[in-house]
Amino acid sequence: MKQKLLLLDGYSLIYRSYWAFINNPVRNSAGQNVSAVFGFFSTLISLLEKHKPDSFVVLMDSHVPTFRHLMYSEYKANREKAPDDLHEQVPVIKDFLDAMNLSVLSRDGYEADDLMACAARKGSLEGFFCYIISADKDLMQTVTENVHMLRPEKGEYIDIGPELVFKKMGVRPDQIVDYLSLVGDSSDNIPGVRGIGPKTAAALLEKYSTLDGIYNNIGSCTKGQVQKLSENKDNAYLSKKLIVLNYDMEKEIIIDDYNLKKLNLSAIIPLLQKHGMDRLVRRVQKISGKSADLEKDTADLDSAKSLYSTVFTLQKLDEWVSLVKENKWFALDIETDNIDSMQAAPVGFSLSVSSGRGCYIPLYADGETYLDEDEVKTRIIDITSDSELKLIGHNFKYDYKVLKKWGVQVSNLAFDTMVAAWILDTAASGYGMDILADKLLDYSTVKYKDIVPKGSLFSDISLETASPYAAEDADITFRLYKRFSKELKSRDLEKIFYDLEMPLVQILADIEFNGIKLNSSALDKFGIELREKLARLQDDIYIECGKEFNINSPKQLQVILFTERKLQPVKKTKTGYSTDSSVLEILSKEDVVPKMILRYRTLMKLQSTYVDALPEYVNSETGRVHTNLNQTGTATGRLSSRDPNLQNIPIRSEEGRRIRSAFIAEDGHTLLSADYSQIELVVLAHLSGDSALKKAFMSGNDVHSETGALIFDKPVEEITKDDRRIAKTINFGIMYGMSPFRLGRDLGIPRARAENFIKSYFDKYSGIRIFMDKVIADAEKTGKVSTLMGRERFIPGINSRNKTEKSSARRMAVNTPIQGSAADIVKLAMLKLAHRLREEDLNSRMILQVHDELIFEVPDSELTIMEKLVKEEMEAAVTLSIPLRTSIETGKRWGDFH
DNA sequence: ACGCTATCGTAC
DNA sequence: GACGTACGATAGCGTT
Repeated sequence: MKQKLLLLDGYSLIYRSYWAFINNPVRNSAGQNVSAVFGFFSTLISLLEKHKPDSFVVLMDSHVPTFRHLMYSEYKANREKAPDDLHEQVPVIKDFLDAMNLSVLSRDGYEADDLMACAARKGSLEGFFCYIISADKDLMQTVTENVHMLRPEKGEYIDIGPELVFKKMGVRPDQIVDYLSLVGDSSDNIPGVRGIGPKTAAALLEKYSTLDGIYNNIGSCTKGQVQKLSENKDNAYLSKKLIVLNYDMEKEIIIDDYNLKKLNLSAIIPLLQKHGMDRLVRRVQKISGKSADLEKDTADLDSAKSLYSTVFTLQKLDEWVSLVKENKWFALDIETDNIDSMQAAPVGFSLSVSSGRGCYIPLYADGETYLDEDEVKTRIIDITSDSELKLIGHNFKYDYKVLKKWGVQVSNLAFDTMVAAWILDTAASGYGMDILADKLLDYSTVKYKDIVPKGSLFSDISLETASPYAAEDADITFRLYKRFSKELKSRDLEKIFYDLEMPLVQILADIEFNGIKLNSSALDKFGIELREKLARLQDDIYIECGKEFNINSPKQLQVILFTERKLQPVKKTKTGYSTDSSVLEILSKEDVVPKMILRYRTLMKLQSTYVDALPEYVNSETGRVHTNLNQTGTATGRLSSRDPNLQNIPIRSEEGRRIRSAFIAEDGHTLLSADYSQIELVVLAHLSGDSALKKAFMSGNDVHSETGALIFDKPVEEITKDDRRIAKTINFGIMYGMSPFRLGRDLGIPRARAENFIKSYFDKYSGIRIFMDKVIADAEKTGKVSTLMGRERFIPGINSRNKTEKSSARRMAVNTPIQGSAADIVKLAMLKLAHRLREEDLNSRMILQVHDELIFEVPDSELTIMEKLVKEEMEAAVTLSIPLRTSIETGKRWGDFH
């Protein structure tokens, strides 16, 4: 094992630390900003802890100009002067480093980068493994097998070796100088070749290997490149001189000086205390104590808390299987090699049958094979298909799909701790195991990203690391189950959980697994049309406006519309004047540009959100799109759909519908769509018991027309299209708690008139007002609202003194029972239908749910029976005080419906 | 370069 | 301030 040498770019870390806390600076008791001090030593301590280096040195830039400044007066001329309160912290940091006896090196006329390059080269020659800790990508030129960079990227340090340099930059470390000579470096004000970006530079260097190589073969470059390269040849070679690091100091550096044996870390404790950094004091105390004692302590602590083991033999595995069978209830978790369950394969399993205990059963780790896949599979089948046993999982829908793909059909899922956490608080901010363990068990878990480096697989990491992590997951799952099962019982949420949501997990997993066939070529064709139309439209807009700008930028559009074209703003957003479609509609009366923008936005939306994105989701094995139906994604009980979202595929416009038409049935199959008619209004009628609304439904006429007849006080036969449109808007608006202001604006009528409509509505449907008042009163008393099947949602702001917050809470309170009960009903229907399909041994598959619509892929031979069966089950899912109607449609393409 | 927020637009 | 529930694209800014 090589000795480790860490080389830290001092100012780089000081600057980063200072700016990291700029909005909320760390201050000492005297009120001085000490962010840089805090950040610097916090990072330093982490580096010592994590990497346990043998040697360490901090390199600092000198204050006198370097040869680079002499060569090029503009060098770093773009840098702003550091603020005073940053400057003042530098001597403090130097004092600290001095006190702890950590080496600091700087040399007049050289930058820290040069010194690090020297020390790294010398260190590696002397047999050290070196880490250069800096954010500066110039330093990638120093990377070799034995010299890596540790570079801060999004809050963590990434270990950059030669392979990662190539992955990130597209060139080898020895080509970095030439690469940056072409691309330039804005942070150092290095010009490069204007017009040559990262892609071109990497491509050219791939072809010609060096900068000289490129200029020697300039004849084979494209015309544009030749021009850019020849015009900027001087700049390129000047850049090269500036970027290449200087090794003059190499012989003066003595690596022995940086040995950490002399380190006296605890010497900074009084200094940290002086600045009130108690957290750092504790961390220093922890690691500067005798390290042997420390290891023993943590080992004791771990074993007191939990007992985790690794299963290396089939005999041990069978012992665990027996334990599972004795206990009945067991937690199972799978580690895989991919975050996408439709592309993942298991690399190991973890089990727990009691709090604080767990095991990890590795198939693959350290890049090696442990237990035999098929032997393990037999045991996994054994415990996941035995209905006597009760499987507990966390987000098990994922594991279920992985297992199904692997050839294991799970049939005894009994408890999902993620779903339970959601049922207990549908409005919480997250249901990940880490968050739950921290919040409810006061336990800090090992984090995946801390043990699996970016770009690696779980099967790559060592078993010593993998095993405790994985076993912990099963353990925590089991502990959460213990806690949640009690709470579900005491809160009377068992029915909705065990009878509705838990059986649904498997159904959703199957829907996702089934996927939908996508006609990608139809989308591609549409994409070409869109691209052409957009290009023409863009040109027209530029001509009309007399200049080019980014049409996609609301900020730039505001300038065009309200400053240059002097149009009257309609409404404000937090940051300026709104340009949303309702505004553009109004402005269209005055000017042609808003109209063009509206059209542009429509086409752009179709292109970017759907046409371009959807084909990327086609699974290469199945050739179908497999969405994720998130069971814990809404506060009301609805599902949500992600990656891709198939619940917002366009339908309202003819062009949009072409997207929907790209979703098609497999050969020999037909799509069947079943849609609850007006389910939310039906639910409202049922929950409120309002006799007029019930009557409107019973009449057999369209419910919006009936509503129109009531509020406009005329026979339903005389209701015009416009009357119906208004009534429909009010019907929906009421359910969402719409204000007269908004209703008036949407309908294009005065606010007072809109207010009259609403008043008239509540006069005629008085039961609805009573119902809503009761829901709000209930919410104020209990802090929550509930649905038909007893699902609950907390409404935090309902007793707020803040008027806006309270109004918003009231709208949620009123809407949730309506939206949530509808969700309950659809979910129940899904359960019944899945059951029927299995029972009747049909080959029709449920492939999507869109809130009030279920979509099936039906073998043509089953079409007739399915039309009848689906309608029957859906309409009979619940019995309400008014009948639930369903409309069924069939076709080869999803876009053919409605 | 990445992540967060704001704005906008699609669905029910 | 002013319509509930979602997801996602793009821009722009702040942080690393």
